[in-house]
Amino acid sequence: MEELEKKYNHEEVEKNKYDEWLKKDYFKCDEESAKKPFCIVLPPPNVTGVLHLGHAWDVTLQDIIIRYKKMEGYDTLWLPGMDHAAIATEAKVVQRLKDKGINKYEYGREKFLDACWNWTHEHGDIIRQQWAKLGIALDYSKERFTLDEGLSLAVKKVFVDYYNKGLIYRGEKIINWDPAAQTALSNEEVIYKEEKSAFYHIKYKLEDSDEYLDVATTRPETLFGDTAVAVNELDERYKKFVGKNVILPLVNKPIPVITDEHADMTKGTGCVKITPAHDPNDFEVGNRHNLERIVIMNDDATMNENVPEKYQGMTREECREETLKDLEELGLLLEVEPLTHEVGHSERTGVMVEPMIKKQWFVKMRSLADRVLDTQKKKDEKVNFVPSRYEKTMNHWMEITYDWCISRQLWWGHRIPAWYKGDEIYVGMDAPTGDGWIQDEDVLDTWFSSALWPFATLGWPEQTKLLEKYYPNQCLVTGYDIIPFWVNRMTFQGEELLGQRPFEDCLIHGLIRDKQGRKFSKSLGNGIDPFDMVEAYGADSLRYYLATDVAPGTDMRFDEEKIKSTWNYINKIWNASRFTLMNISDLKEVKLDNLKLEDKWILTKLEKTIHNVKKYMDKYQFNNAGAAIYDFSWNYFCDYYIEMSKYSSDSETTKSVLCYVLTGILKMLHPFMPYVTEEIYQKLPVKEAESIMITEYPKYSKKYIFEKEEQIIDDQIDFIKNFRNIKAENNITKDMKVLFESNNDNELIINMLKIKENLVTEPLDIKAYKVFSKDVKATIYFEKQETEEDKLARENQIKVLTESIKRREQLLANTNYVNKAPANIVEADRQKLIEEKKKLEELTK
RNA sequence: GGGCGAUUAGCUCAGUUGGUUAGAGCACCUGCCUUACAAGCAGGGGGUCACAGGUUCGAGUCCUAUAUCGCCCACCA
Repeated sequence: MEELEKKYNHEEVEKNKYDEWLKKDYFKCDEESAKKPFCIVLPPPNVTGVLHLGHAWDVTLQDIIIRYKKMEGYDTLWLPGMDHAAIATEAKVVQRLKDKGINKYEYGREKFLDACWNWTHEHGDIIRQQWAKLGIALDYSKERFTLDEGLSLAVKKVFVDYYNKGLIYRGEKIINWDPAAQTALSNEEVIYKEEKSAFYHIKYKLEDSDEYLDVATTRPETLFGDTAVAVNELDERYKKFVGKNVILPLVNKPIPVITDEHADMTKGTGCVKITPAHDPNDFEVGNRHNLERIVIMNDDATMNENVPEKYQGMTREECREETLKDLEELGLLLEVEPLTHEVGHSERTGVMVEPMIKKQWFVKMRSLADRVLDTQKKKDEKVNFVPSRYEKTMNHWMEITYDWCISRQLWWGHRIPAWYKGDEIYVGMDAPTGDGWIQDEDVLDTWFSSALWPFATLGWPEQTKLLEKYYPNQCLVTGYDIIPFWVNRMTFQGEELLGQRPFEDCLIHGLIRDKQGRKFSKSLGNGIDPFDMVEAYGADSLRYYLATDVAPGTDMRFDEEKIKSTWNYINKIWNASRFTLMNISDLKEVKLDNLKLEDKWILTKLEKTIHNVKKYMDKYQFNNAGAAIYDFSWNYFCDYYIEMSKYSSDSETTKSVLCYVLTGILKMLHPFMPYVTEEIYQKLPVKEAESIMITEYPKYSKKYIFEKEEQIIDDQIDFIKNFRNIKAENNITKDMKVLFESNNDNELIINMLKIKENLVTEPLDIKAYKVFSKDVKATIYFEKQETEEDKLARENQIKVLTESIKRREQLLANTNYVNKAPANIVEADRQKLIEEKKKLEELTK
């Protein structure tokens, strides 16, 4: 029998195991099997970079679920893949080319896409290696990419079908324009940041008059695009100006004063400049009043030919400064009111988003969103969020959602399947026949394809066996920050296209922050590479830490010390296993008969642990599950059962129990720490399968619940603790004498306390302390005078006890309490009272 | 402006449907090289559960209000 090394060596343990598992096909699903399916699709990481701590957390949770469900008898499928991440990857590749002195446009679309594919393959390989290091049970035979052939087909089909149903349309609207990436963005890709700015009051003079309107704006540079000034119909202040013209400053052109509901009398001065081409509200106003739309910026947010020559070519910031200076000089700047307000920035490039009118493709959201809201009302059809509060995040989004701008002025992505010839549009799976058709240059928002992930990866739109078996998926795991981008969209797409929720459960986790609670960021330089942690402490330590540190749905503050202490725990398990293996090497069969008291006790504790752990696992409460296993394995198995077993180590029963309990611990720990549990499992003399991965998860069985024996040993442990306490507190030395006053079998206690040599059978006439638990009672005799300190401690103890007894007596005298509280609670109080009185009696003797 | 979360030991966090003496890890103090483990063992100290009310026999837990921090959402020109 091979012995374990004295110390746990994570590097040695984790070597080669992943390849072995892969070779044995343990990660593969079996769509032919009659087992119930349990499918999770991996949130595809972007191929832009490598995996960070957040990914490690995300995949660890999923791996725990998958391994647990597999052991529970499900046919599991964990489908991996990656996301082409249109704008993010394109930005990286553009930068890479730029570093080589190559311009994207000069390079050309085809060669650029080749460069993107190269990037994808490079990073894809790195990511796969990282998955392997974490030990996650992905079914690589089902791996997909959001830009592979199948996904491309699915994307096109959705686009074409939606277009034909009127759910996708092309239109001119105000969109969020990213001047750095030079593409349209969706609302979700705009991050609002508070900025110090000002409210500029500008004088708009009335035509042929000395009177003027005070128009306040935060964006003076857009005045060149103004085509009206609006006031409220009910606003008495401006009634006389309505229908007249004001002179647009700097441009010196008349524009009309109109009335519109958008002008709010209570805000600002009540006059609002209308710039239909650069503001969503103004755009609507423009539509209502048929106003001209003047685009005043180029795609890079410099001023274009529609502004006075002087300002042409300036950036918007330069133009603002110049405009204000000129207004000031002309005496047209009335007031500068300081103001902080939220300004939209591009999620990807960080630059200020420019609202601009552009012709783009949109998904019509209302009916799609309503369908989700409807489904969420049905208990058996809804997506169950864990924790449930995150359902609100989705529902709220569904309530307020806008039409989704899906076209992106990029090259890397799904090219829009629309062709134009003059005013004609053709939308179809393939190019139209005939000459002169030109395909739309744009691609789709990357989230358009990932929204199809739960079913397109399973073969949809084909009605495949895979799709039939694994859709809806049983679970999805992701961070709360991804709900608007992804969870919401998968949900409405799944329900619209397949008529069912994409997944039954949606487990949401938080964000990882640094120890001070700050977000990890490049600029702070506080990033942690999870693979440094793997190297230092092993994947098992990192995984257990990530899975058990916080309750579901909450943020985590990264703490390396905790990974270290997990390593210590694994080392503890390692050594407990080492001890066990040393003692059971000749075990041929696990036979749980002729059980002694302590055997029954540990088996009972094990069963109760199994019961709790499964309850927590089923609720995705891995923090609680982990704590329950930890507590059992360390505080019961290691601290007591192993110690007790040393006094009957040649018994077949003891060996069997040791093996049985250790096996149970390993199995429960396996989803959390797959490597070390496999390593130890392989060395067990009796095992049910060639790998722990394919064993059956422990089942709770009443057969091994022995309440009476459990209580007896619990009480003996209670006695042992009291004894040790009194011994330590009073500095009692080894030459003490001990007299047991109860007639129970005290052998276990005597062994555990190592006091065989100290026993006496008659009382002695020297200093003594009483030690007792509920059923055990003994006296310790020792040569020592009670010091003043000891006396004070004893008096204090008496005081505390007396107070406690008094409180409890009052409580039990309260008929309200006795009548209303559950009987077992009241009974427990009565018992405690009896014990306390007994204790007090001993102390005061 | 709405919504959500957090506030528990020095630090990081647990705390099931309310149950009476609130837990863990790390840190701290005391004593141990007891042959599975000193990265360990045994013992110990440390919390008026942010604050103020309320419901209840009983509140860290439920309700109301307040404070501080954080997040999400929202077209305040």
